[in-house]
Amino acid sequence: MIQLLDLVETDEKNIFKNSQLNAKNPSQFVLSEALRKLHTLSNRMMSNFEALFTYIHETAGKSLSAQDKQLLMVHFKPKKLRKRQYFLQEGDVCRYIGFITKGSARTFTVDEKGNEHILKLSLENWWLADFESFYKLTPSRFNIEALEELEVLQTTNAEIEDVLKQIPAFLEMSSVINQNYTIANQKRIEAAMTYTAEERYGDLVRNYPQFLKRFPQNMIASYLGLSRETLSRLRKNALK
Amino acid sequence: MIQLLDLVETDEKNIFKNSQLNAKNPSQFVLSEALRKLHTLSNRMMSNFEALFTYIHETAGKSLSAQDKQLLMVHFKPKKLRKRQYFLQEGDVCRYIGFITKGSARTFTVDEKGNEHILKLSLENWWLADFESFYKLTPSRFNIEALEELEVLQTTNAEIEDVLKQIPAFLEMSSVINQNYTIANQKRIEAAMTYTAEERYGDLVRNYPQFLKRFPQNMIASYLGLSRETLSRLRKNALK
DNA sequence: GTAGTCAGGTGATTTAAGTCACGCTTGCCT
DNA sequence: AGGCAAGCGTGACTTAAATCACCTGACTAC
Repeated sequence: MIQLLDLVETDEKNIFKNSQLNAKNPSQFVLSEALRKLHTLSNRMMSNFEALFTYIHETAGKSLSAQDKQLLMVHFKPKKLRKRQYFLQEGDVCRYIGFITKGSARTFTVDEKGNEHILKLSLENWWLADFESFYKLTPSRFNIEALEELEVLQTTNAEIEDVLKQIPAFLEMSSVINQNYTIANQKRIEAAMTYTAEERYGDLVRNYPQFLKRFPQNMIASYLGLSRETLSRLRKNALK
Repeated sequence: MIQLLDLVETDEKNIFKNSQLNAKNPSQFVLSEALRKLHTLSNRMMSNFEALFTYIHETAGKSLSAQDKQLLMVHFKPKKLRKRQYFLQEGDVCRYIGFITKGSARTFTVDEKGNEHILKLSLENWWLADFESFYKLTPSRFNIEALEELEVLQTTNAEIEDVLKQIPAFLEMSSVINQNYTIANQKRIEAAMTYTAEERYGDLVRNYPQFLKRFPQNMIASYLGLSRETLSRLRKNALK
C-alpha cells in the first residue's frame, strides 16, 4: 500500500489508473484517504472522459463497452496547460497525442525571417499532435501552443497501438478521422492555390464561424496565410 | 459454359475472375479456347498485379499469402484509358479507386472563369481517386484525366471493404498511406501559404524530380498554383 | 506541302497583397 | 493613476505574380 500512497502523493494524475490496478488489497486507513481523493479525481476526470466517449461513439458510429471505457481511462491521462504553454516545441519528437476537452491551441512554424505561420487552429473535440512526428518519431518542425487555458486527454505513441487494437470503435474512429482530415486538407490546398484572400476568408466564415469568436484576428490572418492588415481591410469591404 | 464464353466475348477483362469461379465444371472444347485466352490475359495481368503486390508488401511491411494475392486479383480489375480519357468527371460519384501500373493522370477543378487548377499529379504506384467522393459517395468536384496512356487496377467502394477486412497487409498499407497523405498534405498547405513561387518550385525539383520529366510545364505551373509565364520566368532565373 | 494547334518564352502593364509607419483603444500590472 | 503591451484600423508605398500581347519552334492533320 505504500506504493498506492506514493502514487497519490507524487503523481496525482495517475491515481485513477493505479488505484484500479491495486484496489484489491487495501489497508483500511489508506483506502479511505485514497478513496476520498479518488472520488474527487474521478468526478473531474469522468466529465472530461465523457466528452471523449461521446466523440468516439459519434465519430465511429459504434458504442463503447464498459471495458472499452475503462481501457481508455487507463491509457489516456488528463493534462492541463496554461495559456501560452507549449504542448510541443519545434525540434522535439511529438510523443503525445491529445484530445482537447477545453480550450484552444495553434500549430505554427517560424520561418528564417522570424515570421510565424499558423497551420492549424484547434478547439474542443479536436485531436492535437504533429502527426508526422507522432507517427514517425522524427523531430517536429512545428510548435503547438495553448491559446487559452487548455485541457487535454493525452496518450503516447506506444500506448495508442494497444488502444487501436483493443477497441474496435477507436480504430473505426481513427479511420473516419483520417478520411476527414484528408478531405479537409485537400480542400485547404485547393483554397490556398486557387482562391483569393477574400474568398478564403468567406469560406472560413461559412465553415468555421466559431473560429471568429475564439481567435484574435492576427491568428485568423496567419491561418489564412494573410497579413493582419490585409485581413483587416477585406473585413471592412465585406461589411458593405 | 455458355456463361463463360459469353464473358470471354463480351467482357474480356472479367475472364480471369470468372474463369476462377467457373472452372470446376468445364466442357472440353470451350475450356481449351478459354484457357488460351486466359493464359494470354493472366500473363498480361500478372505483370500488372506484381506491381501492386510489391507495393503493398513494401508499404505495409507485411508479405501477402497466395490467398491474399488471389483475392486481390478477384477484386481488382485492370482498366486502360487512352490519353485525355477521363477516369472521373466532375459531378459523378467516384465509384472506383485505381492503382496506377502505367501512365500518368491529373486531378483538377475548373473555376467560374473557366480556368483549370491541377490539385494532384499522379504517376505509377500511386492511387487514383477523389477520396472525398469515394468515401462519402457524394458527387465529385474534381476531374481526373489520363495525361498519357494509363493502366490501372481498379476496384469499387463496395469491394474495398472486403479487401480491407480480409487482407491484413492491405489494411496496414491503407493506414500507412493515410498517414503519408496527411503528412504530404500538411507540407503542401504549409508551402502554399508561406513560401514564394520560387521556393515552391525548388521544393518540387528536390522532392519530385520525376515530375519535371513526365509533365509539361503548364501542368507543373498549374500544380504549383502559378501561371505558366511565372514558372517560365523563374526557371530562367534558377538557371543562373 | 501548308494550315493549325500546342508548348513554351518574353516584354509591357496591372493588380492583389505585403510591408512600413503611425494612431487609437482596451485591458492589465504594480 | 500611470505605463505598457496587445489587438485592431488605416494611409502610403513596394513588390510578387497575374494578365495581356505577341513571338517562336515542333508536331500533326489533311
